[in-house]
Parts: sequence; C-alpha cells; structure tokens
Amino acid sequence: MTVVTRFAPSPTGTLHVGNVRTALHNWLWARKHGGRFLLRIDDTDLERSKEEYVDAIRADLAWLGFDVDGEERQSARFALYETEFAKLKTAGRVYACYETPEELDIRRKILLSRGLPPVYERKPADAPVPEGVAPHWRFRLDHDAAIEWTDMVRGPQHFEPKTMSDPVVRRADGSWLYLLPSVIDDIAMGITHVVRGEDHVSNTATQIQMFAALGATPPAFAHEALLVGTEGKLSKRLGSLGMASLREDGIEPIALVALLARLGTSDPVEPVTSLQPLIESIDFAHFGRAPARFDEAELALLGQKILHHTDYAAVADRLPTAITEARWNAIRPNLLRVAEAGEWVPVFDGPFVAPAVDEADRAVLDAAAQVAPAIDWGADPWHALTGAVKETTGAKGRALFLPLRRALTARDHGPDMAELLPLIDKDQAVARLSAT
RNA sequence: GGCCCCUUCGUCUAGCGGUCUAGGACGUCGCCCUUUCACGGCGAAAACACGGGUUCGAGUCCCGUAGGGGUCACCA
Repeated sequence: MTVVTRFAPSPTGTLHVGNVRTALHNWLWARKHGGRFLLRIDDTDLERSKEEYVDAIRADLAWLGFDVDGEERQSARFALYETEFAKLKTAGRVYACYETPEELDIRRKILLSRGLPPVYERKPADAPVPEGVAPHWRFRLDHDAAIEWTDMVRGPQHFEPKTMSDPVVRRADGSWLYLLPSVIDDIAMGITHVVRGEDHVSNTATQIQMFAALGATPPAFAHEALLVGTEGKLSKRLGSLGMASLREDGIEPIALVALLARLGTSDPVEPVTSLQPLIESIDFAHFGRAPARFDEAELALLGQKILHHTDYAAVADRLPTAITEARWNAIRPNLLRVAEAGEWVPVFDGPFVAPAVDEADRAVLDAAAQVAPAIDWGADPWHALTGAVKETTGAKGRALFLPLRRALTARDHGPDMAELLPLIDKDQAVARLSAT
C-alpha cells in the first residue's frame, strides 16, 4: 500500500512553527515510505481564506524543502461534498437542526455551570420544526458504537460517543465546516496516515464514525503533543512565530527542520545538513506524549553548528563572489548566519579601515611591517610572520597574536590566522601592517 | 467542571519490577589543541513532582495530591 499523507492548512494566515512541525512530520513519513505528500488547502471558510496566504504557504513549504506531490483545494470540491452529504442524509446520519447559536451558547453555559459536560442534546423526532427557518446540519453519532483506534503516538484510544456532541457539519447557508469535507477528501485522496496535533484527538473520534458512515476504513492516526514556549506555557509568541521572521533572523530552513523533526522525540537533535537522516529516523513510536518546549535559543545554537559544516556548494549562490570555497571554509566556524559571510569580504580584499593601535603593540607591528614583504605568501605566511616577529621583539602568545590579528583583520575574533592569512591578498596584508 | 494525555538531569528523553550506585543528546563547567579568540577533541557536575499502598524488591504496578497540556464552537 502506498503511503499518502497530507498537510491541510487553512489559508487564513501564514505558517508558524507548530504548523510547520506537523507538515514536516507528514512529509518525512511519506518520504520514508516512498509515498506521496499532498498539500490540501482547506479553504471551506471563504470569508477568512485569502489567496495571498495560499501563496505564502506554498513559498514557505518550498523554502523548507518539502516538495509536494499534489495540491488540492477544498473550495474546488464542493460538488463532491454535496453528493456525499446527500448519501448521509438518506442514511439518516445527518439531520436538520434549528437552534440559534445563542440558544446553544446558553444551553452550554447552563450545563457547564452545573458541572456537566456541555454535550448537545438531540431533539425528539417529533419536535416542532420552526417555519421559514433554514436548518443547519449535524452528523448523527452512533451512540452504540464505541470508538477505538490505535494511535501511532498515543497508543490505544477509546471514546464513548454518548459523551460527545453531534457535530455541526453544514451551516444554514450551505457552507461547510471542517470535519466532514476533511473526511470526504481523506477518503477520495487515499490518505493512509493522518499526522496532526493532539488538539485533534476528539475530532478524530467523531471523524472515525464519519469514515464508517461513508463506507470507508479510516486511515492511521498519529497525534503529536503540542509545543510550548520556554516558560512551559503555550506562548503567543510561539503561535505567531512565522517563517518570515525566522528568515529575517537569518535562520536556515535546515536548522528549523532539524530541530522540529526531533524535538520531543527520543532521537537526539543533531546538526544535520540534509533532510535525509531525518527521513530515515522518523518513527512515531519515538514521540513523547508530553508537550515539548521550543526554544529559539536552541534553534540559533543548532543553526550555528550546522553552518560550521555546511558545504560551500550549499550556500555558494548566496555568497558574494569574493567568498571563494577556501575562504568559506576558513570563516564558516565563526559565522552565526550565512549573511555574515559578506562582512568578511573587506577583511580579504578591502576596503579596509585600520583599527586604532595600542601603543604597547607598536613594536610588534613595526617588526611585522618590516618582515612581511619578504615572506613567501604561498607557504604558511602566518608562521613565518609570527616566527620572525617573535624573534625580533620577544613577544609571544596573546601579546603577539592579538595585535597582528587586529591589524590584519580589524577584529578581535576570527578563524585560525594560519588558515586565514594565505587567503588575504599579500599586498593588502603588507599595506595593513605598514599602515599602523 | 467532565473527559483524555502528561510529570526522570536546566532542556529533549532512555527506562516497559531486580541488570538503575538511572543511560544518551543539547546546554553548562573543566581540561586539551591552537605560541591569542573562535572551531575542534576529551572529561565532569547535573534528574526519578509529592504522599500512600502492592511486592522479598518500584523510576518501573495501583490509589491519591499537586502541577502541566488538550478538548468539550454553526474555527480549523
């Protein structure tokens, strides 16, 4: 059986960290099993859905590296929902209701205040039907069929339909609510695995009866625990942390994906540079059932680590041409973001603003300026330089290295000078040493 | 409030009654490498929420308490 998963966002906003995590897990699962990964735009809510969000979602998915094997959108499938709905109506699994939202709300509050679960109470079959009022429609749960499934993350699940409300599936104006179209589409699209957040477990319970009512076998389900912020609470920041802001912060998609793939699982978060190891390792049995904390600091740290062994080829198209492969390899252990690479161009090729010189370092720099022109730049110039300067001045260690690093790079920190210096143009280097 | 899930080092977790003086990863700290910083290598410190049971024996099973998450929409 071919594995088919889907990511089904509603285009009422842009993707955030939580969304991306479930998209990722669906994608990884499909890829691991040589299956298909579908993007389904759940835009049954025409009011709130916006085309710009659809575009943004596609762009974010592409940025993250999740290739899509097919795209559907629910607004183009209303005819199918109509026929399936008709079948359910004939079968008596869907029925008309006439309560107003206000009535339902009051009823709910009463039950709650009595400490009772706010379950919808069906009207008797002979209840009066108000005249001239268009009904909305509910799915009739089978109270005699206990709902059970084995969740790939949560294990055996059991729900009593008597304790649940018959869900509204269609509004009086004919528009659709999420629950039923989703099931109809999952059947039509041959979805084999539904991976979503644990906020959907009770939806799954009612949807399992919908699958049965439509004569289908439900797919396998994996409900993952939600992410929480560093304080351990559900944070607004996390809920709104979008890809755009992450991009602005210079976060690489692979870093986000590497963290999200493993966070909350028993597999260690690793600084991977490709999606392949994540595909191979995904296993819902390794997922924890408690909410995991998403920490932006951890993301940044992981991003740095990944950068330290990211190949030139992977970033070459985003680097200034002056940053050659050798230069990239030299500076990458000191980078926080790819974009910072550009800041090293002046270090290599100028223009160069000479730093202020501490008078105490004068002797070292004078000596360096003296010997530099004679050094063979092709053969370990750094050791030749420092060796000669040490000999004439007696300086060593920090007193020797730091002034030279400053004079040559205008920075206190940076890559190993032995690796860096040969990559700096000799004339430039000599000029910098002399300029001090 | 009802129902569901959860609670092991700072963080993510392994652990499915004795093999746990509780293992790994990230972070932290220390040492080494580097005649500087960073990178890298090695090592150390660091946890079973609490209270009752059950058992010869409990991180592991049961009950309770506390705390956390989810859900109970004509949102998805």
